[in-house]
Amino acid sequence: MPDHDSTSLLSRQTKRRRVDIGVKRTVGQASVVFTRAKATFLSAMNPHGSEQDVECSVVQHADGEKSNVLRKLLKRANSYEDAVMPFPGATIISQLLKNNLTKNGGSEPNFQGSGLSSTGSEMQQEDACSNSSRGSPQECLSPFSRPSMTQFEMERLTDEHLRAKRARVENIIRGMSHSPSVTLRAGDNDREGAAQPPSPRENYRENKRKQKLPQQQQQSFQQLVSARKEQKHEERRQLKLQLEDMQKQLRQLQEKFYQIYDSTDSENDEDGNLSEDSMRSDGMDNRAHDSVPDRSDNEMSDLDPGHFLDRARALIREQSMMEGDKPKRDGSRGKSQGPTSMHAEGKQLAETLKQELNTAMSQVVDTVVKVFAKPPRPVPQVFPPLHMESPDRFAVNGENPNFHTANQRLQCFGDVIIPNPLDTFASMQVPNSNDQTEALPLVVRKNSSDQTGSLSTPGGHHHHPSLHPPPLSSTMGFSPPSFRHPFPLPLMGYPFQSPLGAPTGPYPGKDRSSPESLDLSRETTSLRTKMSSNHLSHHRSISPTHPGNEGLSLSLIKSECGDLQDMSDISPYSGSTIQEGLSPNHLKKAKLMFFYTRYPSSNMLKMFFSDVKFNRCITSQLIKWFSNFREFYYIQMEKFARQAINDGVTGSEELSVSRDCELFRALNMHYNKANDFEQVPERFLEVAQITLREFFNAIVAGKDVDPSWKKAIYKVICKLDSEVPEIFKSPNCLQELLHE
DNA sequence: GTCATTCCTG
DNA sequence: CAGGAATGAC
Repeated sequence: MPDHDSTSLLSRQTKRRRVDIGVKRTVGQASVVFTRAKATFLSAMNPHGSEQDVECSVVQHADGEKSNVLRKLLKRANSYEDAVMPFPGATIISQLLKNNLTKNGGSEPNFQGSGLSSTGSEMQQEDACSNSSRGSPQECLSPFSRPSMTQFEMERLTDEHLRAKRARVENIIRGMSHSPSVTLRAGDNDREGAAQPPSPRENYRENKRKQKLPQQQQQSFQQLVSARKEQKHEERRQLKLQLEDMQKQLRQLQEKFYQIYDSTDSENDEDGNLSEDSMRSDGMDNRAHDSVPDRSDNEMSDLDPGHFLDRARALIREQSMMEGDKPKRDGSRGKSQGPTSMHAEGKQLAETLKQELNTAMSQVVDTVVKVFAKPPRPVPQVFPPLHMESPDRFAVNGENPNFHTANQRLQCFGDVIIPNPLDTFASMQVPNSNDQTEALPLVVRKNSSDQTGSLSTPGGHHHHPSLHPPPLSSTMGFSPPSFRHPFPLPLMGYPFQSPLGAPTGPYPGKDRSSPESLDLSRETTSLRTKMSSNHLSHHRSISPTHPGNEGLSLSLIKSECGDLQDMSDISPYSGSTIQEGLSPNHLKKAKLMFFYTRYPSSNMLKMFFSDVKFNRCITSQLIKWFSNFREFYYIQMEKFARQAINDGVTGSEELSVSRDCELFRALNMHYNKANDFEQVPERFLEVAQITLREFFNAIVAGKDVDPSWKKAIYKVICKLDSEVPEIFKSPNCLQELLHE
């Protein structure tokens, strides 16, 4: 048997030889004749994404001055200080807990002292607001049933603690030892005061116990002390957990309130023509002042749990009454149905929002951590570094919360944000879109993750990401599906699929959560496009392109696209807002299409990627993709053919390609990595088998000595394309293909 | 010249 | 997967 060592033969060709000699470059078009009937133009897509039906948005408002107490609470609950503030403070919950803590002997003095004993009332306010939202809102219980349950829980826990503790202490005392810090204050229900050092009475008790200590047992006493220390640690842990739980609950309570405010306000919005922010804030303030006319913001510091809950209930009642009294201006609207439905609705909304926020937050945090962990790539010109954790930035002193209003965010985010989808669509319909020489995309390759860092740095430096995701989505009126990605833009490295093409969002749940999708995104988020100057104009009105990104972009522009008149138009951000570039989903789609066609013509590609604005670069890229697909395909074929030969296969008839054979698995892994496309056509297997046999026969026949021996095979294979299902013409085909 | 394609490289 | 060179067809 001749030497068919695959590696040597595969890597042999030092000299480049064309194997496509004689293969007309119209082979693709020819294949169209074979494979496709006259195609209908699907240029008229459903351009309108889903309606902007986000009514209940969790927005922070900038109207600080007249804000009522509750609003401040709620606002701050979402603020960034959540993340940066030192752990425990004087939350309302911690006030609730105070009792418990003191009963437990103030096992962590600092804990209490950090907030409650703080002399500055501002500090207390701040803590009360910021720390209350630290917990992650996992469970969603009615905030109104929660507090009582909370108290009950606390009492129960306290009792358990005390019983256990008493038992231990008594045991110890009975033996010989004691713990200097353990106190017995079972009956102590005092609520006054904040951090209380152990009372003299306790010290006295302890001293008394100490005196009982037999001197011979000093050593074992030491051991016991350490044991007690561990117990204390355990107790502390439990207390912390408890506290966190409380904070969670309080946060839920706050969110609930916010929901209620929001839903009523959004009703107002529907009727009125005021902007969200102004409307909401005005209505909110009026109402709040009506209900709590005499309580100023500064009184927050002495708002104890009881007051808080009372006020909460009062507010809810008031809301309900207002709902009931409100004349039904619009009978068809089924929203003003009274407190119960509103309650349930709000609950559900809160639930949904919380889930969204949770996901969003964690993702954003992960991303940001990743991003900031990497040294920013040196760019010719960057914004001066801002200290994002600068205390004053987030200092809360009443009126102005530390973040920007939605509009501010819009402005500051500049290119990073998604422009108004309608604008985007409008720009896509610009008639001169066939002016290809101007509308050249920027195909940027993401070589390494540090590029991600540099991309996101500008945005990240100016705004802490945690400030953005929910407000960004909600204030901009994205439909919930689009909202799926909390930080859909460059920071996440996702080119945003157009609202036109994918109203349901580029990353549906399954896609997003599956490792494959993450992988895919990571691998292929390199696609960035540049918008033509025509289309960029209105983006530029929002914000000039980031100078810092220009160097980055320029260095990565494909040379072919170098005939741009104005390089300053290049923005890696704006390009991702519209289908002027190919997204990872497009790549995925192309790969799936490969199961049907190996040699798609450019016309074909245009039809099947109708949601992409085609130009030279896009076309080339798509063609290149398929070229790469073929490359991989043929390499696999050759490899397996040689392998078969080496394995002693004598006739090509012995070769077959089935769904569970190794060859197919390799191919499937490449084109359908997550295996979420379960409809790999039988025809593909046939073609693969034919290809394999062709390779096998050619190699066996020794044709591979001819540098262009593959040409014949290519000629055969290019005729075997089959028709790509119509569904692939739909921009949403991925969702439809992968989720049914 | 432009384009499509393959091959090679990173 | 993209960039780039080589190649041949148009």
